[in-house]
Amino acid sequence: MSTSERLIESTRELLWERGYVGTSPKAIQQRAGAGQGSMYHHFTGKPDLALTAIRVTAQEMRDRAEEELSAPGTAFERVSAYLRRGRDVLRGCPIGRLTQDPDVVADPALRRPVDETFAWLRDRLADVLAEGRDRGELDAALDPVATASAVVAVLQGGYVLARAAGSAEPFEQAVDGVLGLLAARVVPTPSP
Amino acid sequence: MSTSERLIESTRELLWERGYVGTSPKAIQQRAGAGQGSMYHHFTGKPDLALTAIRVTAQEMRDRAEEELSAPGTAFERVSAYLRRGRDVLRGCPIGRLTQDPDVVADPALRRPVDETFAWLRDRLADVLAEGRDRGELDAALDPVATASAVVAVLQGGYVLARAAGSAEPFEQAVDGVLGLLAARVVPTPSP
DNA sequence: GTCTATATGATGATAGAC
DNA sequence: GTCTATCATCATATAGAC
Repeated sequence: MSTSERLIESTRELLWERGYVGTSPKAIQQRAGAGQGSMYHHFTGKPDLALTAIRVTAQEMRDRAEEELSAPGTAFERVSAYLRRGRDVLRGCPIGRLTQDPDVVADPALRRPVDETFAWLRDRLADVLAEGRDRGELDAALDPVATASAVVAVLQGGYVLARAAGSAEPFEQAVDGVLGLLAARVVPTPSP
Repeated sequence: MSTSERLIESTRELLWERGYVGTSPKAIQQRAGAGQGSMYHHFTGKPDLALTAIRVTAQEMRDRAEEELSAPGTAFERVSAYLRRGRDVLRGCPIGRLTQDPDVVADPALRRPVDETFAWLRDRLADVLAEGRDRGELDAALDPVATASAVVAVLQGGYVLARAAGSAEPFEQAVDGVLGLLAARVVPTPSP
């Protein structure tokens, strides 16, 4: 891995662990095993490096979600697989946590990839739900867009509850809760 | 307001706006109109002041929630009133945002009031839902604990989505989504 | 490309006068 | 109780040698 790549990886880790405000150039350099000169040669400063790191993490998150959401199965099965995928819950969401960073939210360039990631995710989930509804798998009265937003919110809020509790349990309960509600909207298949 | 109270209020505001890591003693003092000596006379340091501030905010949040959840009405009406209460969505939740602060989560004393607040809220919502189920207002198969966790998670996640988007819209959609799912579990009242 | 100075201001606190 | 030094360290760079 090149010095530039190591700097990006270090920044990705630190942004996840400590956020933008809590991450110093010095800490990035130390974790990457690089000096000050290297960092300021490859990047104009902390915002530039952070933007690069955020973009990589955002792309990774989209790719991972697309895997589950484009898999075969009913809409309910795919949403369920996405929500129940193994996660290191107590670490939280590397993109969602950035929304609590005042300097990220205040800078349009830094906020943009965060915004786009969640917008894409809600749209993608809404598509899956709308498809399930149109196929007759889900209740015709289900609102795909609102439900998709609720599903993404449960994930992000689940992380918050888990970190507050110091345990993954509230996250799992919240996922159980929303899937339980959604399951009640699944149209029963006529027996063969 | 005494100097001590002004210091607490300033800390509450700054913790909400910038988090624990992003809040400096100097900023607290300036906003409170107090000198260094005053702050270190009344409090042992930043953690002590933050703990006091967090406790006040947590109590305020519980009192406010209790108002809506103990109001008259069906379980669905009370949960709905709680979720739809007017909120300054883009500011986020003053307690939930602390879960993204590494120094808060790492310090058991600071994390405790955050943990207790969410534990209380989930329990209280679960009580309301269980009561509604036992009264026959809600489907007997509804899981009160899991559903309560999902409701709180939608709120916390809604803030995340709203701050990412720079708009309250995703928050409102998420609330619509979970209430739409819950409404489908309301047992129809027999017409008189 | 990487390194070592060097610089300005902030951070989080202590000491002691008033 | 409040104020003004004073302090060591960190944050975020820039300059210039190698």
